[in-house]
Amino acid sequence: MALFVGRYVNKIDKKGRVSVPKPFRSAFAGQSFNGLYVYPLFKFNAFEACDEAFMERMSDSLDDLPMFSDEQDDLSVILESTKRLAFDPEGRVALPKEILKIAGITIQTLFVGRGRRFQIWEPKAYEANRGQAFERARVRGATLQLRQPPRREGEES
Amino acid sequence: MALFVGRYVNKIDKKGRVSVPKPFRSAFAGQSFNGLYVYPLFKFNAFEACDEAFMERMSDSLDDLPMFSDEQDDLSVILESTKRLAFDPEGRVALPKEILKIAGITIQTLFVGRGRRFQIWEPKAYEANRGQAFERARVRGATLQLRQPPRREGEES
DNA sequence: TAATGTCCCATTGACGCCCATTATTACCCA
DNA sequence: TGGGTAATAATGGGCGTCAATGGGACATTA
Repeated sequence: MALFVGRYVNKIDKKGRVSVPKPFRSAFAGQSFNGLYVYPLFKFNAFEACDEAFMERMSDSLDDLPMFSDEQDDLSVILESTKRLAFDPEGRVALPKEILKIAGITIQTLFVGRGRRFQIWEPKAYEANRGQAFERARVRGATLQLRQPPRREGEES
Repeated sequence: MALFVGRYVNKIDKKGRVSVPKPFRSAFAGQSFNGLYVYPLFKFNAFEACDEAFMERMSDSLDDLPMFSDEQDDLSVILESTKRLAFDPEGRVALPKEILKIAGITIQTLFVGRGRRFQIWEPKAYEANRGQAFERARVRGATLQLRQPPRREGEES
């Protein structure tokens, strides 16, 4: 599976279309639906996009919670707010007006790789937030526990 | 398997018919019965719809409860209340008067994607009951524990 | 015969498809 | 190593198609 890394800025045209960066696009090949899934972020006026497999994983995780429970109902708002954006033959998607408005996107869109997902920002809004995150991580002395690497064939256990 | 995501508003015509959003409809292809299953929700004056596979899963889950128990009896009311709505050639369904009345639906119907199933609301009723779900989740800092990703063949990481 | 429910056809408006053009990057060769 | 050229990606806009909608024709049943 492809990883989303790096940042790309592309233009929005009058129809609200924007090219998804080529390196990101290839990760969506072979889906039953030729496009991406976009949902709002709780913490920022920005959006996150993922592929079908990830969205199904989120849906199944929600179904692990008891049906009809308040917890499931509240978290389901992500699915309710998710939009499916289809690629056109050139690899563009049309960002709905609602998304443009909430994110404050007018002429440019910033794509930010996040591994299995990527985010969609208005460039300046991202700049303002990125500095803060970096500073928080520095001050806190943030660390990350890595998973065990997967065992490969022919390798000693 | 198809996922139901996003919200769609469609009109009800004089005959009580409403178009099921195209992205939702396609999930019902290949069923033995060309239509959807609708059942009432306990907590809201709204309805939930699903496909045949999910209905079978619910039925099986009910059978996991102790036979003859009050719990099973109570929840089985869902199956008793479930209605099958057939698609017409244009992909519309006729919502029974009872459903229109309970949900308060008159001129518009809101379809709300929930992953493996979707809900049917009167738009304003949804706003009143669920509109603040996102804000609640944001304030609470809601998090979701994801399932372990499925291992795919030939995948390195 | 009225009431109900399918099916069929017409309309319209949004959006997906196609083609043209520009911009970027990659590649080649002097 | 620089410039030129070809390939790829991004952008812009016209137009046809399809989803949503409305209403009539016909069958079915009470």
